[in-house]
Amino acid sequence: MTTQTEFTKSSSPDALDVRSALMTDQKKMGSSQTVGVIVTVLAGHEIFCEGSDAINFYKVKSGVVRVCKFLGDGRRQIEAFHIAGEVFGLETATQHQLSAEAITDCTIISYRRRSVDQLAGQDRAVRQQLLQYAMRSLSHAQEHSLMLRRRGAAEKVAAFLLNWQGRTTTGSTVRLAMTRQDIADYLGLTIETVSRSLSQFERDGVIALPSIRDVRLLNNDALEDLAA
Amino acid sequence: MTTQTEFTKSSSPDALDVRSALMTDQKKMGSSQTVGVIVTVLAGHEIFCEGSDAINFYKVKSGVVRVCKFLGDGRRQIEAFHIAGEVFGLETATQHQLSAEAITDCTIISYRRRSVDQLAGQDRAVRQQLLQYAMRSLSHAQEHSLMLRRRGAAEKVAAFLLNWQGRTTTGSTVRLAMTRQDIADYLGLTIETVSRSLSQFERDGVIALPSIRDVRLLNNDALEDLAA
DNA sequence: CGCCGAGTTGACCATGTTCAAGGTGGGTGG
DNA sequence: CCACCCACCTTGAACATGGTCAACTCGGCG
Repeated sequence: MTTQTEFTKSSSPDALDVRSALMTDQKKMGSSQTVGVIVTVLAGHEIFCEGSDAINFYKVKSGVVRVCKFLGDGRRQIEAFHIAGEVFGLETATQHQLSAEAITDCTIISYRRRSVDQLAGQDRAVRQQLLQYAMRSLSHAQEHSLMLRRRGAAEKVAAFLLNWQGRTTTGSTVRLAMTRQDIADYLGLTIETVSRSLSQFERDGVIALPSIRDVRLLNNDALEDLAA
Repeated sequence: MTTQTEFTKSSSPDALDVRSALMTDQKKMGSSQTVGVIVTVLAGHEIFCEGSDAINFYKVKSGVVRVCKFLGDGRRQIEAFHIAGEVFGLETATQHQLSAEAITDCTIISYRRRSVDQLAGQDRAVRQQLLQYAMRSLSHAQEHSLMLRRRGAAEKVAAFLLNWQGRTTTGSTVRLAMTRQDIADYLGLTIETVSRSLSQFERDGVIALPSIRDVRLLNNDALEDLAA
């Protein structure tokens, strides 16, 4: 995990951008404390783990992150896959309830909670953005619950593909950053069932699988019907 | 749904208590706008419904509220049961994503979002409390996801009983405010499966069912083992 | 080439759902 | 006060779906 102070110009259209707020802060306060730093994490490496102190929260700049929980019996529950622009690790408790790992090589911005809280006291935009982040996570978690309650396995996989397509591309070919196991742990299925669903979709001509990590959605309407 | 301006003294140990903040606000601003009002809702009645404008959010003062979503095919997903002191209906979108209904007769405090947002601009405590509420909902939603992923039906029902016990009583007899159908919709099971699980627990001597809505937990350890 | 991790496929099995038939208890009206 | 009703709950039997276990394939890399 290599770190460097964040100083590049942001291309994010996001309202907050805590970094710019930071600059204001530094000017105003004359403080030299760093609010956000850019961090590079290689694929498969941990960003934070369950139980560790929740000193920071994070925003993905590039790459894909999975946030997950390890159950007692060795199973794993994936709470979310995060892509560029999304915030994760924001928690009320002093310790993280979940773990986060890089699925691909990632660059992420690491924000110091305490510093951001200070900023929030002065800057209305920072404040609103923070709440916005929390609400977005909440919204996602609720949608995830709905997903887990879906009846069929096919229904879940179809909904996942559509969701991922909507978030990562405007085209019809979706690049899956994650393994089948990751998808299974996210949907509450086994790897075999995910595999079978995808194979079935392919047989039905609803998708094509040009390579193991690429899915071409040939018939979104059919998928949407499945996802009900 | 009868309403009255909230003027009673709060017994809640909660940090915020938006009401008192309101008073400060009114003094400071000379505003006559009402931030929170007490509302009484009879059992079975709706508090807000999916798609309606999210003008207010709410805090339970007494009674039990269910927050749920109706799926296309007539099924229903219950996202949470809320008891005294808990906040619900706090959302980022302009419209509610979920519905809320009173399970028992309830008194709830209804807060006007816009007014609270204004307050948050001035009052640090209000601000922190708002974020706290959002985070608590987030935390609950994540736990609910975990619950839905549990393997067995017995596991889910046991976990539910223990959780409800922990929140509503210090004793061993739990009063269920909700129907079996509610429990089923919360756990992602059918009413029959919930019923069978309870019957099984009773046969195993883990619980007693003195009446249909009362459950006496005879062996918490056994339940905790089941809930794994 | 052979290994290894990831993915696929098949057969069997366990679990929860579905459908259908009672049971129970609290409230209402005769 | 009793009988009836209705919503809620329980129970049983057949069935469907996804989990489990095991064998096999595929593709990349030393």
